[in-house]
Amino acid sequence: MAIHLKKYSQIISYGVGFAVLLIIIKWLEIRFIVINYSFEIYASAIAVLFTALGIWIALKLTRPKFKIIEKEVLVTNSIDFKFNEKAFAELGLSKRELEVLQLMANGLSNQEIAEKLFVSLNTIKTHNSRLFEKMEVKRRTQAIEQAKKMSIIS
Amino acid sequence: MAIHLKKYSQIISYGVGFAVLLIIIKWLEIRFIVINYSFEIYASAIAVLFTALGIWIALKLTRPKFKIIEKEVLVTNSIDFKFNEKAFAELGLSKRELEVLQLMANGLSNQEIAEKLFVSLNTIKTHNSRLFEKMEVKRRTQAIEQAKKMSIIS
DNA sequence: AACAAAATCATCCTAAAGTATGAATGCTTT
DNA sequence: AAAGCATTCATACTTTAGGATGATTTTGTT
Repeated sequence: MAIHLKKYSQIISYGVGFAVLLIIIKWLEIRFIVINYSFEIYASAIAVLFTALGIWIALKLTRPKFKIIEKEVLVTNSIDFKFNEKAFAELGLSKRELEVLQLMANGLSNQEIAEKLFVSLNTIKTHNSRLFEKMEVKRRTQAIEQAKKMSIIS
Repeated sequence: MAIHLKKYSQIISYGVGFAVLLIIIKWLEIRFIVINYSFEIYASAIAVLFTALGIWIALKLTRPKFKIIEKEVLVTNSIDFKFNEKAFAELGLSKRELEVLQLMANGLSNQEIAEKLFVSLNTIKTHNSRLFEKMEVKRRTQAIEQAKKMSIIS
C-alpha cells in the first residue's frame, strides 16, 4: 500500500513540477517577447532547470534497491551426526569400550549396561576403568562430555 | 585512483554531452529561423533532452545505492546455543537447580559443584533430588541426556 | 506482616560407581 | 608356539551418588 502511494506521489510530483516549469516557460516567453532576451539565455535556463528536474526525478525514482545477503552459520546437529574417526583412533578404544561408552551416555547404569550386553557388572566396571584411563577422565559424566566434544558419540 | 578516474570521466562525459546538446540547440535555432518552428516545440525539445540528461547524470553519479539486508539463516549450533524456554518453564526448575544441572553436565562431581557454588555437599544432593524428581529421571546421566534433548542446557 | 517458594544444611542409610589386583579365555600376529 | 590384545569375570575395598526426612534461613509476593 505504502509503496503504491509513494509511486503515485512521485508521478504526481513529476506532473506538478512539469506544469510549474511549463508556466515558467510561458512566463519567460512573454518576457522574451517583451524585453527581447537573448534566445540562448532562454534555452540555457530551460536546459539548467530541466537538467535539475531530471536529476531530481532520477534520485526520487531510483530509491530502493535491495541487496539481500544471506549469512549462513554452520550446523552441528545431533541428528546428522558425524563420527570423528581420527579422534576415535587416537584414543585407541576397543569396540566393546565404545559400546559401553555409548550406553553410558544414554543414561544407563552399569548394571543396565551389563544386562544389555549379557555380561557381568564387574566386566562393565573393568571396561569403564580402561575407558576412563584412555580418555583421561575420572567419572562417567566427564567421559560423556569428552566423547561428545570429540564427536566420537552422538 | 579508480574512483578519481571515474569521477573525472563522469565530468568529462557531462561536458561532452552538454557540448553536443548546445550544438543541437544551435542547429535547432538555425532550423527554427529557416522553417519557423513553433517556439514551444523547441522549448519542449530542450526540456525533454535535458530532463533525460539530468536523469542520466543522476543515475551515473548515484551508482551504488543498495540497501544491504543481511539475512541470517537459522541453525542450532553448539556455540550459539538456543535456550528452550518453554521446556524449561514446564519443568519448573529453579535457577539454582538449573545451575547444578549445568555443572553436572560439565562432568563435575557433587563435591566439586558444592565447592564451586560455595554450599555444602548436602545442599547439592538436595538440589539433585528435586532435579531428578522434576525431570522424572533416576540418575544424573539421565538428567544430562534429557536436558540436552530438551535443549535446556548446551 | 504473613505466606509460599526457594535455598540451605544435617543425619542416616542404601545403591551405584570407581579402584586395584589377579586371572582365565579366545583371537591375532609374528 | 609365544607374545599381545580384547574380553571376560571375581573379590575386596573406597568413594560418590542418591533417597528419605526434618529443619532453618532467605527471598519474593501479596
